[in-house]
Amino acid sequence: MQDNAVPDDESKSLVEIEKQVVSLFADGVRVAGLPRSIGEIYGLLFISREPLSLDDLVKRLGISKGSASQGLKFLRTLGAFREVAGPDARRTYFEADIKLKKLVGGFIREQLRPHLDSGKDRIKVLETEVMKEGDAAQQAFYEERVKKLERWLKQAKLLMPLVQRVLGE
Amino acid sequence: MQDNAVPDDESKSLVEIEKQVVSLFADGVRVAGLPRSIGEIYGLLFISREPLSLDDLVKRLGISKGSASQGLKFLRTLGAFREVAGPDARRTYFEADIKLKKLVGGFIREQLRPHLDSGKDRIKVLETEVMKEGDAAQQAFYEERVKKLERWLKQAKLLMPLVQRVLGE
DNA sequence: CATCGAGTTCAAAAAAAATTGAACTATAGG
DNA sequence: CCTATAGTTCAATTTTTTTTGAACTCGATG
Repeated sequence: MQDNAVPDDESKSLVEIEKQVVSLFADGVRVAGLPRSIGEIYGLLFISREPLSLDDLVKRLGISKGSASQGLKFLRTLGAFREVAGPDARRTYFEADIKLKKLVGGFIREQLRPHLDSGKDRIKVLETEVMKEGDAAQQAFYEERVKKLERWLKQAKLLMPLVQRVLGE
Repeated sequence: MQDNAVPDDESKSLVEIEKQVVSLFADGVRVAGLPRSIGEIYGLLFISREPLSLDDLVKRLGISKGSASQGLKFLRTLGAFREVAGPDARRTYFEADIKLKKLVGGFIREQLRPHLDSGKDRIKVLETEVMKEGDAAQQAFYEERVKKLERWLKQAKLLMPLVQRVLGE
């Protein structure tokens, strides 16, 4: 038997505060349209003093290895954690990066920008469609609306560096 | 027969530019975690010179009456359109409000604020959990993280009026 | 250089979200 | 009042998204 007075720390399930933080992040990321498991993973890293391995995440959150791996893959693109050394030299250990600016910056770069860029292209196509339908008045109306869309897009682009600046320490 | 040289305008399907705008908004709203149909409805209102009735939306977008009604219900909370008189006195006609500030303002008020408010409550609960787990060092760590969450929330709240101000005409 | 196991991938399954449509409510017109 | 129809509601269905888990890759280790 190996069950001593000191229980096996890493595999024990979440304590209350961990549960609540995990759940807070799980709900939080949904506002940004991200899956629950991604919030759970980041949440647990956020509230863990020691870095965690993929296997720790699987065991403690009760999610599959696949989910954990994919979640980390996504969080990696945001730059949401660092990879550090840990107890087991074979494993990679993850430690949350807790700079809001970095998280939001990653989200803007990886999720928002691509959408805005494709939006720009699609509005460009719209410009060529304006003149193909209706009479002059109708076309004038279409043109005005397409211009409005362009202005919206420009404002959205303007907003992003501003947001990042406000969140900067 | 009632099929004259002039086709029945209101029931005809979408012309190319309408299709593209509808699809652009359908994809666009997904970034905000909203269902496709809401983007389609707003998109069609946005690109329509004449106000449209619920029935127009159903016919021209090929969606169900239920979807159209629910979509309008949601868009109404944002203040995304006006209700105006139209050809048929029995029906309500809808006309897009195309002020970005108003749309974003509605979204912040109806979607973001409630989340932030509930987040605030949950963080308050966290504060009482901090002292219940682990040794002094662990508790100090938890406390630091909970404070970090509070700061994040404060920054998010600070950001919203700023965003609205930048989008104001 | 064969084995072990950490981590990835992706088709299938499960879960969640959106849409439908039929029953319902409300209101205007006869 | 009665009827017709615009619009709402919500349980059932469909669609989409997320999660799982087993097969796989890759690199370290004996």
